[in-house]
Formats: sequence, C-alpha cells, structure tokens
Amino acid sequence: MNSYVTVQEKIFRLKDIFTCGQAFRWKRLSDGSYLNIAHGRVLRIFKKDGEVVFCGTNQRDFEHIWQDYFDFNCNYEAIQQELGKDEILRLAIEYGRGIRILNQDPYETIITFIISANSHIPRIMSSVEKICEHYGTFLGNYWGQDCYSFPSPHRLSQVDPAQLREIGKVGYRDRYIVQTSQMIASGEVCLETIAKMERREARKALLQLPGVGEKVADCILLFAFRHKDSFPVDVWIGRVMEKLYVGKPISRREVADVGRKIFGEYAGVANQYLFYYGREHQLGREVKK
DNA sequence: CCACAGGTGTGTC
DNA sequence: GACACACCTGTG
Repeated sequence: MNSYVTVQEKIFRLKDIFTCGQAFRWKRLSDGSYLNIAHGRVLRIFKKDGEVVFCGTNQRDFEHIWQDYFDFNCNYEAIQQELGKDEILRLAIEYGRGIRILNQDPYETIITFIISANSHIPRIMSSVEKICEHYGTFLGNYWGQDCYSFPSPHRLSQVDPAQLREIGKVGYRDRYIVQTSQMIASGEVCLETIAKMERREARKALLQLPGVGEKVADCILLFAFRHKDSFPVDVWIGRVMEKLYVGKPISRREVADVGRKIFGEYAGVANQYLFYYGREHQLGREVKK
C-alpha cells in the first residue's frame, strides 16, 4: 500500500463528499484522512498542499476505478457556475462547495439505501459495517483497520432474514434485503439493463424491488446510475424546498417536480447542496417547546 | 421509562 | 390518488 496517486482538483473536500449522506462505507482516521472501501478495494485519502492524495492505488488502478468513482470526468466548476445563477442555491453551494456525486456500485447502493429508509446515518453506517464484516470477504488489514468487501447478491440472497436482522440490526427491512437480493441474483431484475435505461424507465424498474420506494429509487438513480437530474425527496429536502422555494406545504412528488423544473439537468447535484446545507443548519425543523 | 426520528408497504376510502 | 397506520432501533 505504498503507492499513491495525486490529483489537482479544487472542488474536492473530503468532509463534504463523505458526510452529505450519499455513502456509508467510509471512516475518518485519527490523522484526519479518510478510509474508503468500494469495488472490493481499500483507499486512504487526504489533502496536502491543495492536492488530493489517494493512497493504496497506482496510476493504472486509479484510472480504471477511482477516477470514475469520484466523478473526475465531470466538471463541477461548470455545474456550480450554472446552478449558482440561482441566488438562493448559491448559499448552499458555498457551504457544500467540495461535494462530488460518487458513482457507486448499483447493488451495494440498492441495499444500503433500502437500509437507509426510515433510519438515520449513524445507524445505517453501523448496519452496513456489520453486514460486511459478517457476510463480506476479508480484504486485509489496512492502516490498522480490518476491511471487508460488500457481500454479493448471491450471498445475501441465501441468508436467513432473522439472522440478518440480528447481525445487521436492520429491523423489519431484513426481508426486503433478502428478497431484493434474490431478484437480482436470479436475474429476474438485471442491473446492467437498468444501467442503460433512461431515468423514468429505470425508476420504474427499481420500484419493483421490495423496500425500494420513490425516495430510495431516486437516490439509487443519482448515486449509482448517473442520473444527475434525479431529485430524491426526504424529510430534509421537503423542509428546505418548502422554506426556501415554495412557501407552503406540498406533496413529495410535487417537490421532486419543482426541483427538476428549477434546477434542470443537474437537479440532483443541487439536491445534495440543499440537503447538506439544510440538515447541517436544521433548516425548517420544528423547534421543540 | 418514554418520546422521537425516519421511508415503505398495506389497507381504506 | 390521498390518507392513516405499522414497522425497528439508536439516542436523548
């Protein structure tokens, strides 16, 4: 793990990328660097003198895996330029200016976002970690951390839901995870086919999976299938859009439509700025008496 | 001990 | 299609 790659990129802030709620398999180490496991590989990342340093990879591996994973083929400066024409959004961009949308593995994204439904980030991370430790493959000890891969659809399709609930603390989502894994492992649902579909068709296909509702489907479209116009609406986005743009309560579907209408082809990126900004500032949350 | 947070599935109108 | 309600677990 001596080899490393460095990249000059202004729009890259580790805290923004990893804590904006799109990924659950990273760990902040005591020296401030981040350990990330994805695509069966382990990567340690930090910034030094304005450069991003990727440890545990080489140039060939970086170009093959991580360049796309961190969305380096996408020009965030141009996106910010475009979205920043919106006066309100400009504040949120300023706050989360280091955010990048990761291109994550579709199956892993599906399962982690099924777990995310009706839950919150610390609990999601803990469930995912336990599931990987128990059902994934041991990749080795890197920088003092035991690392495991995310299990395959085949593996999770065969587990006993009760055991999964016990080990992963996933509650009633246990059977959704197993059933969805079965549908994918059996080929009943083909992720490679979904990857080629346009957004609305792909969304319909994802909604067939148990545990995948509208919000989770939109997250999967944005974080695994590259649909940057997907606009997931959770409680935070609902509050932020109501407070900053609409001025009155509207349904989730209307929020998604309004979001895509205002922000266009990069609505999903705008969504992440707004989510991060809104949640960190507890925007629109009822004040407890 | 109890209150609360948080999407999806199911059932009813 | 709009709504009410149950579902699990960590945290305060």
